[in-house]
Amino acid sequence: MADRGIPTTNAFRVQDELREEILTGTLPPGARLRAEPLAERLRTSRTPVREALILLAREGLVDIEPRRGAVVRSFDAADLLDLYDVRGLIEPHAARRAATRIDAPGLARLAELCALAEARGAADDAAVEDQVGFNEEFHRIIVDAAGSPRLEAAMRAVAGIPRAFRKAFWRDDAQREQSLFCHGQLVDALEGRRPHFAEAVMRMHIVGATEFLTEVIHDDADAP
Amino acid sequence: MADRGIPTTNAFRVQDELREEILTGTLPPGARLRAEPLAERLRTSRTPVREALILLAREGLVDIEPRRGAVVRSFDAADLLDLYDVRGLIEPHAARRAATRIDAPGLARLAELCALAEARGAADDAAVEDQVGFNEEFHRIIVDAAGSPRLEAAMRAVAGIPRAFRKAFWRDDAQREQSLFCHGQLVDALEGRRPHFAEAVMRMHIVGATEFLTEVIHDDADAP
DNA sequence: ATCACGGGAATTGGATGCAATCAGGGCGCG
DNA sequence: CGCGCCCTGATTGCATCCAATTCCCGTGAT
Repeated sequence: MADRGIPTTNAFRVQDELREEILTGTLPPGARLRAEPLAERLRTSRTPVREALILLAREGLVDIEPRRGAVVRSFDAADLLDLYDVRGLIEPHAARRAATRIDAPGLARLAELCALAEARGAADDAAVEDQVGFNEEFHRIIVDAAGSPRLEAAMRAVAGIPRAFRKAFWRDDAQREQSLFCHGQLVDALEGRRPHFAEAVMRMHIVGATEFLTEVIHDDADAP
Repeated sequence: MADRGIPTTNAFRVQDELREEILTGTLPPGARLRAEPLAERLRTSRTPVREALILLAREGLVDIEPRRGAVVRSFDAADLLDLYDVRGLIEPHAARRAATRIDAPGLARLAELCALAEARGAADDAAVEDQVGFNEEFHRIIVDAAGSPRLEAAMRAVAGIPRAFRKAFWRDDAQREQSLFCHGQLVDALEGRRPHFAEAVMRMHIVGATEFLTEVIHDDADAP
């Protein structure tokens, strides 16, 4: 019988909801996260909220100081570069592994995401947000397809940063073109079981993004 | 003023104690982790124990099935190879970064650990356990010295596996010699600020260990 | 005016109570 | 004799309660 829903615990649901609110910016950096109001808003008690906050602290999305409460972590240019440095390490490796392991549904979804991204464009803000979402799923599929639980765990321990930081990519025409092209090449590489090429494409993709980021950061000092 | 003690919460203390017991094998794979007995043994209540268990699940050391309890995770050869695959990715990168960032106390401690390891040998079981401990600290110092919070996080998300699996290294003379030599070369590389060489040594070190592991696994099917 | 200090409110970490769920065993039925 | 179902005990997950700490603000001294 198909498992309807996910019979998981309340703490994990809260964790997911709070993570989403932090990544979208609904809960901005610096926002205090007091247990009682959150519990009330999310229809539960302080205990699961507390567990969720501890997990999010582990993910690097919130700072907890014992006895003093939790706040949404603040991110700066250094964080962004640090994140991309680690992504530039992990994801090419993941792409290489994925090339010999990814299954048909995964490939199909990647191709679909490419098509969606091509079609969606970046006309308005909503379109840009969709692009960020497509991109996230694309990269996550590849890391998952690498078939290494620990690589997944490493990526999860590192992946989160408010999405606002990423929008710049999709607003820049050259960068968007590069991304779409790389994604297409990646699908080809994975489909053709070419691990070396997949790795190389992914490396180009992320190094390119990193350098673009560096430029942007230097230009407008810090306005995500 | 020097912060005496660690003003941390109880849940983290429990987490550390349980992690240690799992890594040393005091809590063997498959052992059920019921909240109440643990709470009593660790002089606290079920709440912090529960939080600790959730965190350890995130580290991959325990399995939690909602409503059914927690057990110490079982590890197999595939886990070990997966772990070393990711270490082989992360640690050379960390070594390269550390070469331009590590400070004098860090270097001094690394040299000290080398000396201790040389002196300690591997005569009896206690000596082997000490070697495993020295080795753990050596590698952790380098990852920390890389100065990348996310690289540290990635490593922490991945690092745990019962120490029994690692003892084989230090019982094998050739392998122990290789390890000691590489560690010495690493100290030289870091001290001389030679990032490329540090990376190369670390890569050799871990690939060597991985291949040794593969051999051992094939030999005696699965007896850590 | 600034700063140190004290007291009360707010808030967290931890302990405990309670309902829901799961395991296990005895009973009835085929 | 084997199989499945219900009932009971155990255990979790969540809600609530309590103590300890921290925050905040007003007061007074310098």
